Amino acid sequence: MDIQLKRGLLDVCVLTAIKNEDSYGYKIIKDVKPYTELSESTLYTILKRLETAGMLTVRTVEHDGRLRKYYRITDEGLERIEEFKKEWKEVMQIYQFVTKEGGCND
Amino acid sequence: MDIQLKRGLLDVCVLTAIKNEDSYGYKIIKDVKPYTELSESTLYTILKRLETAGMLTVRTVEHDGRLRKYYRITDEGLERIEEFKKEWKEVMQIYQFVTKEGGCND
DNA sequence: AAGAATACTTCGTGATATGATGTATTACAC
DNA sequence: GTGTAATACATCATATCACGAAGTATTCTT
Repeated sequence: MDIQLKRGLLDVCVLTAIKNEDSYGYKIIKDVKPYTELSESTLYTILKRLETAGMLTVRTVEHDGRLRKYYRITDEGLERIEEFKKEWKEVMQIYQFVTKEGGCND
Repeated sequence: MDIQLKRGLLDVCVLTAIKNEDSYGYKIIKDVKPYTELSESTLYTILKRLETAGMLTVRTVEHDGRLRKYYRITDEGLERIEEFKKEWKEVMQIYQFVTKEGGCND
């Protein structure tokens, strides 16, 4: 998919992936894969950004001798998803502008 | 609207505004305004980019002593709009992932 | 023993929306 | 007739962000 089109989608996508159950990097990538490709470098950048923004919290857990960082969504994170849904109406209006026949001369 | 969400929408928005009738900067801004805010600096950046990409052509016309640059869409530009429509299916899948209840544990 | 899978990190790069600022003309209100 | 808004386009610096590349380290599979 076009990179620009993904922007604004990825953040909420990641938040959705941890919404109902705490999750960690590798699992998030796999959960999101059916919907959109998400590289590790991209994901960890996003996770860091969301953490800084207070939309999720992190805790480190040892699992089979390996460290895993589990991410949990916060109230701000849930709110972010709701904001996204509200903004989607505007997005759909743009989409309809683009897809309707006639363009601007009507 | 969230800036990130607009990315990937603006280019096709501008192309749509000139799709059925050649147009110029100021008019494009007014035509697109009902759907999304678009500043001059942003628009002229986009127009330059689309021109470089061969998606539109420019011609300068004198109008009341002032110069106007009229933009006309090319076949590549029309194709760009079609590509956008195709990609929209993926966007909607992401949207449904975000809005469906249940998150990842199902 | 070797390679794939798991798991996270860091760095540099390119694309891009936007505010600020500038230039220049025309239309209009007072 | 003067000032202000509207028309019209241009440029620059900045901040945000997705991504590939490369790295570290462990476990599982064959």
